Formats: sequence, C-alpha cells, structure tokens
Amino acid sequence: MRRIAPERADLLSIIGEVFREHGYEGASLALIGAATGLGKGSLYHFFPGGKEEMARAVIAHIDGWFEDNVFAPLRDNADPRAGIEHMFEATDSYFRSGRRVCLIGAFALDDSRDLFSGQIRDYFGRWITSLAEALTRSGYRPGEASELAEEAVAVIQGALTLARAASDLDIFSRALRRVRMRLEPPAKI
Amino acid sequence: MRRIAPERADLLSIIGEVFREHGYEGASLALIGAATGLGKGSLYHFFPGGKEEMARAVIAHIDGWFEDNVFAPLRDNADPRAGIEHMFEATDSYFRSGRRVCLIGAFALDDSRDLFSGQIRDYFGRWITSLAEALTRSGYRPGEASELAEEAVAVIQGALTLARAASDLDIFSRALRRVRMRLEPPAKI
DNA sequence: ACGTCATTGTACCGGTCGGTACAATCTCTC
DNA sequence: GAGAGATTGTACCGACCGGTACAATGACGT
Repeated sequence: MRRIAPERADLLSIIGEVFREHGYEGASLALIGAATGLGKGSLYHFFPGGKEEMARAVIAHIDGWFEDNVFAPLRDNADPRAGIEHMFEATDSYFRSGRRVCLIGAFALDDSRDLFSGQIRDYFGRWITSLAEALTRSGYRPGEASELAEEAVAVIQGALTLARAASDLDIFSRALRRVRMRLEPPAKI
Repeated sequence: MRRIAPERADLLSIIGEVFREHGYEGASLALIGAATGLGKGSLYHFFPGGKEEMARAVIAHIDGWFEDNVFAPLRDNADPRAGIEHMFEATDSYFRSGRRVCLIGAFALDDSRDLFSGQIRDYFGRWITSLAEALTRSGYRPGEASELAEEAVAVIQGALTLARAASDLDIFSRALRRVRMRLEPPAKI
C-alpha cells in the first residue's frame, strides 16, 4: 500500500509515458505540459526540482510498481516457480507485449544516465537478485541462478530494443516464451 | 574494401563516439565541434545535411563495420561454427567488453528512432538473419536457428544495457560467454 | 603568380530549452 | 464571507539549440 495521492500517481504515469516516448532530453516541459494539461506553474508547484525531480519521481514510481508486482512476489512467494511465473505475466503485461519500451533501460543508455545512475543500478540490481533468489530456492546452485537471472533480465531488455527496432512485437513475445521455458526446469545436476 | 577517405572514416568514428555518449539529441553541434576540432563551417561543409546527415553517415559507418567483420563472416565462412566464433570475438572487441554501448540500439529507443528507423531495422535484421543462416548451416532447424539468433542478439543488446546500468562490465562478458556456449552445440534432435 | 576550389572561422538567425517571478484564482476552513 | 493556503496562467529570463551566410584563408595545378 503506497500513500501516494491517486492524482499524483496518474500524473506520474502520464509524465512517465512522455519520458518513455521521448527520452529524458526529448521530453520537453512543453510536451509534458501538453500531455498532462498542466502549465509550468502547476508542474513546478508539484515538482519544485523541475524536470530532474519529475524524472526521479517517475523512476521511483515505476520502481515501486516492479517492487510490488515483480520483485516482492519473486522473494515472498512460498513457491518460487509461482513467483517466477508471476514475474513473466507481470512483465508481459507491463511492457504491453513489446509495445512499450523500458524507460529505465532507455535512461541507462541515455545522456541522463549519470543523473539517475543510483536509481537505475538499484532497479536492475533488485530485479536480478530477487530473480536469482527465487531460482536458488527452486533448485539452482546460487552461482548458476545468478547467471541465469542476469541473462533473463538481459534478454527482456534486449528483446524490447529489438522489438522496437524491428517494429515487430512478436520478437518480445518469442523471447519471453523462450526464457520462461529455460527457467522452468529446476537444476538438473 | 571501402573507398572512404581515411580522414572521413576517422571523422565518423569521432562523431560516432559523441552520439554514442550523448544520444542523438544530446550530441550538440558544440560537442561534436569540440570533439572533432572542427567548426560549424567545416562540419556543414562535409555534412551539408547537418546533424541528421552526420547521424546517418555514422550509422552507415558502423553498419559497414559490422557487415565486414560480423555479418559477412557469418554468411561466407565455409565453417559456420568458425563464423559464429568470429562474431563473438568481433562483438566483444567492438563493444570493448561492455565498456561501449550500442549506438544503434540506443537510437532504437531514442526519440530519433523515427528518423533512422530504416537503417536501424536493417542493421538488426541483417545481424539476426546472417546469424540464423550460420546456425542453420551448423545443423539447427531453420525455425530454431531463427529464434536462437534473435535471442543471441537480444542478449547482447540487453547485456550492454545492464553492464552500463550496473557499471559492471563483467555482466557483458558473462552474457557473451553464456550465449556463445549455447550456440556451440549443433542441433541435438 | 595566378585562378580555382576546398576548407575554415565567425557572426548571426529564429526558435526552443529549462527555469523563475508573480499576480490571479480557486478551495476550503472557520 | 473573510482569510489562508493551494493551485494556476502568463510573461519573461539567459542560455543554448540547429542552421545559414559569407568573407577570409588555404592548397594546389597551371
């Protein structure tokens, strides 16, 4: 349960889509204003720190969604396989089967990476470690689990890039299906 | 053998690094001028089309390097396994083991994607199809080869993102090693 | 030495950027 | 309905953006 006023959550979603679509530098205050229907007065009222604070809040908002819908289930579900399954469903749903791109991944490549490096590192780090933990519980050796988790997150990120590059959403679905299959069998040693 | 004057190739490399480091929008003419030591007069003399032509030329330059050092070997090497091995070595070398990011991948996520969508689609498309062709020749069924190729390129792209996000170059090396191992065995049907 | 053409530095353009200032308005409490 | 605080529109700022114009300089064949 997050104590964010619903209006603010909606606002962050809208601003997030602008950042997602145009990148940090490309998301001008004019675009953000047009998308939200708010003028600069309002935007700077809600985000006194300006564009940088907006981006930070948007990243935190996305991070919170993944924490609630992906990372926590991976860590907390008594059945690690169910947690992993949940991750794939949430991931496919979040990225709209490849229609959406990963804003945090885009920021990691962007010029903006230095501004948000802590948040970015944290997001991917927690994704990988929580997935690795679930894989370990499901029977993989810790080292193997860690590498598999890294690879799975990399495939997801890369597939989003390729799907966007090729304008072919199926690339993402195929990649998700393949990596899901690979993670399914418990360690066969 | 490409008939580009060496100075122009060097120029494209330098400009490419600016785009790679700052993205399309972030790479201002001031930055490009500082990196190359050329003023606007010279830049617009060599690239009358301005920044967009520079980016197009840079993408074509990178695409040419991959064509010569990755795609062609994949297609032409009589031993497909050797071609694939060559791809991994060239890829690790090009991306400096994760120190460098994929400019074309970054452009695919960027706001600039619409400007260069044809070139971007072509680059990734040829990478995937030439790798799939080599995998087919090495014994995989065409469908499986195609999916494997897609996945391999996705892992490479995603690992570059993660390596940058985590400031941990080893992520890229590990990913490359894993996917190399996966592609090695011929189809075991 | 000349003419030619490639190359360059510099000044300038209109437009947009992120950000600030501030007065007007809205909303809610007492 | 008075007052207070939250919210908003608008005008404005200096800086920088990509791009253009053009005169000065350079290199070079003749």
